[in-house]
Amino acid sequence: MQKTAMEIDQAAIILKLLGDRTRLTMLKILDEEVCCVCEFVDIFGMSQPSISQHLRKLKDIGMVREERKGQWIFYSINKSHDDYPFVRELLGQLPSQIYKLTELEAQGRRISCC
Amino acid sequence: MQKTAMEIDQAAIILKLLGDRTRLTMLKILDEEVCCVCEFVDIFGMSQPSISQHLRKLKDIGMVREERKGQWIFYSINKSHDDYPFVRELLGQLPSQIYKLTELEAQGRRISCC
DNA sequence: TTAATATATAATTATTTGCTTATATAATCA
DNA sequence: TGATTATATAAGCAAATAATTATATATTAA
Repeated sequence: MQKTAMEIDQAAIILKLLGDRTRLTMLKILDEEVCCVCEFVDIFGMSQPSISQHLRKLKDIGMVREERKGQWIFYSINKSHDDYPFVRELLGQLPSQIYKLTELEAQGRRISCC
Repeated sequence: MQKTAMEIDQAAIILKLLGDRTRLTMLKILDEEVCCVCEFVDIFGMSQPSISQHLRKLKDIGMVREERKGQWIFYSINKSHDDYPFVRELLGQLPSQIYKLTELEAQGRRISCC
């Protein structure tokens, strides 16, 4: 049986969210690793509220989930989302961004929180 | 040899453009058929300048091309664009929108211009 | 040539977006 | 307990967006 094709309006909503370099990179990273807010702040060199707001948008459509672990809140991609296959296909065509985490780690800034 | 992965910033630019229901539907249609401006005006029930402006954005990144035929200007998708494979993969996951053209035709409004 | 048709561009406007700063909440640590 | 750290939310603002109306340009038809 074939997968139901995605509705075009729903696709437009998702693409609009992914059409931002910060969120697109976030999702690409989250497709490979779980990550906490402070890491994203570090990676993107943006203010913490700005990062929180981007994550909020991804959470609002259910594409990411959060899980508190003590002081930190970890975000992960929601692979059970109806539209995850669509997103995954798309992310699959982009180069891995894991090197950004590797860089953090090299500077000892990843361990500090995660 | 493997295809070079798309740059993430370039992907974000394209996704932002596709993150609009009008442009996304346009591109989906153009991936299957050549179309002229007046047909889009009819299909979307939007003003002609609005349609022209959406087409302009798609043209600005080189994803569509225009070709004048007399009075009319026909738009087609640019399959030679470096990022066309990315776009195609994405569009391939969406349901065909050709029925919108079929509807026009049924009302005798397609023949009128094309 | 004049009128009609198809399209593009310019100007305007309301809405949305993405950032900032300020503040609130929650958990940990001394 | 009080201080620190991590995060979220609220408010404000400048820039971008997507629509509209008005106008310009190009082609065809009378």
